[in-house]
Amino acid sequence: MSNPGRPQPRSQPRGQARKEHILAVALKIFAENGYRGASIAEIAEGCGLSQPGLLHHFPTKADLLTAVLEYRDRLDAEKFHVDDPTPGTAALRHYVNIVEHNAHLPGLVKLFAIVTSEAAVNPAHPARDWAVGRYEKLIGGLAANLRLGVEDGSIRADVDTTAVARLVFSMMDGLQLQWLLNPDRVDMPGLFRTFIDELTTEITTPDR
Amino acid sequence: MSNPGRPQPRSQPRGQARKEHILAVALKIFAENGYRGASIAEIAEGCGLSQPGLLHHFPTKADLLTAVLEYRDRLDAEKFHVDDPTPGTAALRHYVNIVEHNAHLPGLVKLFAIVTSEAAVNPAHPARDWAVGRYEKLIGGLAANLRLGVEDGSIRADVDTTAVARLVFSMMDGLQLQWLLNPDRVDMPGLFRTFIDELTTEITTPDR
DNA sequence: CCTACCGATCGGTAGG
DNA sequence: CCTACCGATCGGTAGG
Repeated sequence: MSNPGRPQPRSQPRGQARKEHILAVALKIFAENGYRGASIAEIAEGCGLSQPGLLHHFPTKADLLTAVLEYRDRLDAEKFHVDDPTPGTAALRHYVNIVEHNAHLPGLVKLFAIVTSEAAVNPAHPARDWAVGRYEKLIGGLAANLRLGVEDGSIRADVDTTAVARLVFSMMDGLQLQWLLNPDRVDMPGLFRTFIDELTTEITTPDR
Repeated sequence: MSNPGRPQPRSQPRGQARKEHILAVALKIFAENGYRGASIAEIAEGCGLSQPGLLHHFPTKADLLTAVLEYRDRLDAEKFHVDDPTPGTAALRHYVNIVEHNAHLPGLVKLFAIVTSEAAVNPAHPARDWAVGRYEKLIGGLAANLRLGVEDGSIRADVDTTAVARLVFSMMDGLQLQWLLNPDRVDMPGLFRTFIDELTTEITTPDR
């Protein structure tokens, strides 16, 4: 972004690319095994590194998981502009697009599913704060967009925007589990779209 | 039930009570740590047994998890009569009651949440078949009850009963995660009831 | 002094 | 149901 022509070709290039490779490998192994089930030895092997070589970049296993989650959150925020205001029911349609996109990324869906569940059942989980904060951001952001719709009159004034936002992300998370267990028979994006369409009808101000 | 006065006071009493105690202790530890994160040594200690003593009753860790899940399924089936036909939208209200009941049993909610997620992300998980079969039974059962409602005219004929059933259990599972992460601020039964009420209105045959 | 690692091993615990 | 163990593997760190 703020990088002109081709200046310092090695400010952080080597180490940064190596770190991103580690994060990609770690994502996959954490995604299929969870935090405790994943071993840093297996992640290191997948990177062509020794275990201490891996721990040079991320001092502990918990640090590595946290880095993977923050990295993915940052990529998604850039890709989906989640912080941009999207007033009214357009915000709901935005999440239909995200679910359709996720249907091509089972690894990412698995990571968020397993880590969220682990954090939910274990208060001492290293990603507990991440999981709690993620729902706060997602729900707060969608609720704020829905409130913009209430203010411009497109959404009924009696709608509990936080409750609606909670239902939206509950449906998203629940459908992911059924889809991961049975990808051939569960049309995750189609079911989510059906839900969002009905929800949109329900909360939209009647035309007369 | 079929036991008169006080006959055979030791047909299965000692071993059965011991086994049920083990299952209760194992449920709690599997629920908070998942399958791999739970250790049979910790479960044995919680039972006042040695590790080999525990393995006398359940030969492997996978056998113990399976026994816990089957035990809970059996108790719930007896309590909630899940196999009884409940035509139409009464079947939906039935699940509102179950969610209200579950709100007092966080340990049970945790067990199902973590095991389902683990099975969803890992095809080799010992509870994979349990998780797939559980959704098949839940969705098949609810869809069958909704079809009875279509047949008696109380539910609109164009409703995709399997899709509706999938949405219901997705919402149930997703709300559980948010509730476990934030029990004070997430009114799981209230949000689920809201969803079911709107869904009921949506699929019910119009009065005219 | 920095980075990016290595081979070997630490104390404990896994399922059986 | 016990004590006594096994092959292997866990996350993390030593010196170089």
